[in-house]
Amino acid sequence: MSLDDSDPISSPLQPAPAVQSCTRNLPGFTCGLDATLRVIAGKWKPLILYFLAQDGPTRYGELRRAVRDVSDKVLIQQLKELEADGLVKRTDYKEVPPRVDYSLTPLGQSLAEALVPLCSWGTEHVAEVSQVFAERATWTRRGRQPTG
Amino acid sequence: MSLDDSDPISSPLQPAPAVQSCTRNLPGFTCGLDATLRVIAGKWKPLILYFLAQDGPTRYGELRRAVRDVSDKVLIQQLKELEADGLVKRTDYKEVPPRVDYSLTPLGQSLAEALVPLCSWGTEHVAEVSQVFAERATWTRRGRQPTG
DNA sequence: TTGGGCACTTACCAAAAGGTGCATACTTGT
DNA sequence: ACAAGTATGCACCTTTTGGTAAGTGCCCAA
Repeated sequence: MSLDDSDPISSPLQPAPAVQSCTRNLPGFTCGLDATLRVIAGKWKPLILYFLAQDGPTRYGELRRAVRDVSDKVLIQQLKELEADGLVKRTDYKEVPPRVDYSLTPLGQSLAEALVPLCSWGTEHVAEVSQVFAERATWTRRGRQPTG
Repeated sequence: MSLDDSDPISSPLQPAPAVQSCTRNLPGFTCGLDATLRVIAGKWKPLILYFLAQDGPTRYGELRRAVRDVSDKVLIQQLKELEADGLVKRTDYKEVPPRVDYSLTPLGQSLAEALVPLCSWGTEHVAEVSQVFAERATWTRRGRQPTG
């Protein structure tokens, strides 16, 4: 597949999509992005993948502390889903006290790599993002904004 | 407390993180990815951004049809949030019958570009993803799996 | 003996997110 | 006249998601 945006015949007047056109209508999904989203849906999954990608095999406790503000129940739950989806691998060392660690499968690894640009984007635009959230916090406290 | 799998000098046996280390502990976020996720949290937001990036300014109705299965209420809602967050621009042509279109701001455009790898990932791995979902559908119909 | 850490599990709950359906004001097509 | 399309708003409700708090079995340190 050639990656150049030169379109021989169509109108040169359009805003020139900087994003390559994605295969729409995959079997069951509206597009590739849709498919991906189904897998990483879950408040902490992208973070989990990303941390595992950076830190390599990580024990449960460490992960728990890395992903701040997550509860045991949810962390475990998301890890199980990620495992079921073939993105992470759980290793139980059958020791006592318990010792378990989580790592990425090749598939998980590839997904984590696809998350890199999102992470960079966030880092580059923390300013905008946190400002937006500061503003939201004002009216998102149990009340709609009184006047448009 | 020393975990012999994360020692600065010993153990050259690690999987060699293919993902660059991300700035952890940004002000308010655990990392850049965290920041990004706050902005695109919402079932349809990434899709919206992506479609706008590909199609350029898009009328409400078209968008509605592109993002299949979304309801008016939710679409509108997410568009408003994206607008409030400075990612999309709403243009009301003040015509009758109503004519409005949505487009990306530069910020939104940059985010959309960061979504490209996710879309590619999904496209490349539709097989795995849909298989996983097929399996999930089996036991995710109002009941836990009876026996391991 | 008490307390803590480990890696979970379970029951119970609150909140968020999303969906349905009806309404609007006006136009166009049949 | 009537249905349909346009871009929303609103009330209401269900589903999903996530959080809390407690408990488990085992070991080690104080």
